[in-house]
Amino acid sequence: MSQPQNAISPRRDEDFPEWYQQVVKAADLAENSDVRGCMVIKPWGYGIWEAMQRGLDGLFKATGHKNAYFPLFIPLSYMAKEAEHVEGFAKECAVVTHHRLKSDGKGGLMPDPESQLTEPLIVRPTSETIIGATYAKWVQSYRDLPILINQWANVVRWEMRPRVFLRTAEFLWQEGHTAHETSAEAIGETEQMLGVYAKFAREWLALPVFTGEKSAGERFPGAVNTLCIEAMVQDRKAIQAGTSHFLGQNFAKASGIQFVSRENKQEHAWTTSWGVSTRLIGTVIMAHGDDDGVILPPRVAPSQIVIVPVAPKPDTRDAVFAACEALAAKLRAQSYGGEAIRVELDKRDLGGGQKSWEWIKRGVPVRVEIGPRDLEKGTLAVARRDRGHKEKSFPTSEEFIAGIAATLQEIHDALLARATALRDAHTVKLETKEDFIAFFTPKNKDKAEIHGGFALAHWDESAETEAEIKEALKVTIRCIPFDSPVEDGQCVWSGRPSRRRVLFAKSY
RNA sequence: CGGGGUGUAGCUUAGCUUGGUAGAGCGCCUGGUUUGGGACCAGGAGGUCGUAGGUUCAAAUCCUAUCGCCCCGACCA
Repeated sequence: MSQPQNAISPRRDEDFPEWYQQVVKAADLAENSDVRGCMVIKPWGYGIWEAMQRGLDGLFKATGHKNAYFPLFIPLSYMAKEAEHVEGFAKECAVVTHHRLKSDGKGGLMPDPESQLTEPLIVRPTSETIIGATYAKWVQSYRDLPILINQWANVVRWEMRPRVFLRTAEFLWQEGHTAHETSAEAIGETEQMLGVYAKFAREWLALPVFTGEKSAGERFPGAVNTLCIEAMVQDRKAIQAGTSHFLGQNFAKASGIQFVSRENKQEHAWTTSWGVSTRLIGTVIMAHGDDDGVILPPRVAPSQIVIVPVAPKPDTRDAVFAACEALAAKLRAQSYGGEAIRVELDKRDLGGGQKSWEWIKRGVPVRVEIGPRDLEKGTLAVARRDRGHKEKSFPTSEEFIAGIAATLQEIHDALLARATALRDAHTVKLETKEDFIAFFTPKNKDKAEIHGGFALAHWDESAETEAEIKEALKVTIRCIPFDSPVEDGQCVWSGRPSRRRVLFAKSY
């Protein structure tokens, strides 16, 4: 009874990073494991990932891609084939050096020195090299191209500062790897897949994103060009939600992907790679969550509707449960977003308030309560997660079922509108260095506070300026937006001439 | 890898300065009353105090070593 007003403490405006961790815990999404930097994804969190996988996989298939699977281990020498790639990943690779254990004589185990591998294996941080080596064997002729393959996999990057879903040593993702006959075709593929990601962000995750290309300094190691989608979360920082790389012929040359062209000449293929990860779950939490926990966009909610029976007395319990089962069955026969509606019936013997709060914290889009009084009146008590937790409507069962798909779409639209409003309110055009510095400097130095946002400002295209800004303000160029028009201006930092605005922000 | 901090029950922690049988809250289990917005009462289980050594009649407490974790840096497609 002496509970605070909000389910999550601290609130977002008090301490956003701590709020995030508390939400992950309260929503039962994931927890830190005994393995450093590695998380356990719990059923509710994994359910979100499964829904994301279904959505993305459908979009990949619709654009002509097929799934395959490549090895977790990569021979050390493969990594060395592409110089920039080595530079980018060498410092965070897990390395396998032995294949057998033996007793250490003290009750423990140790790698058997006799079993040392002649060539160490690294655990994949990304699979360009192993897939490139494989494609080299598959491709002989221009007739073997394009290769359009995706894999769902886990990867390992030994990060120094892990954070659940946002940056973990091991994470789940998909990586698409394609090989093409021409540069233009590969560039088209890179752009197409970025478009798929932007569509997915908007239509599944209710996230508006900026699309654009990375500056040279922020590019994927080994890429000719890196395209990205950037989302704003509620502390106004940017998060890279997906990337699509045009790799030119760099990896084809490193891996020997060669083919005989239509002109009967030996040529190297043009390759791309593109990926999104479980980081998307963290992005959704931070973009849509409130001080009561997660708010899930309906299309990625493991359960879209939860029915909570209110059955205090044994004599009405059977009737209430029967009504709940009947409603659940009818709802499951409905569909939303091309899938059967997902309904959970919470029959646990717990207080109604406790159950309701659990589902609020987990972010279920729609909650339905059915009790003896509803049976008498033929109505339901319905609450939406995008509205206040006390706000309920009381439709009849028929009305509710008939309108459920529209209701879920309304919730999606409301989340998208809210996220768009937040992003637009904190995306500003800046002209002067003073304004730029002020925008990215918290008012109160002693206490962390939410500040800044996205700044569209002119940049002189020099790596020096980019580095200076990063050093001074921890602000980076998130992308050069596709829709940024060519216009004359002066670099917000150096004052030198500039041709277009780029997107600056602090990032995760 | 540098600087600082910290390890006591599933979780949060008190006790450590000044050595003397390990305490609480939450959670969990049982029974009862409850359940329409985070319940209450009664009872119960659960700890070789991170690990190894040392000092001492006696160590959670003092000393040494070691391991883990957290924060700040560095690093981070």
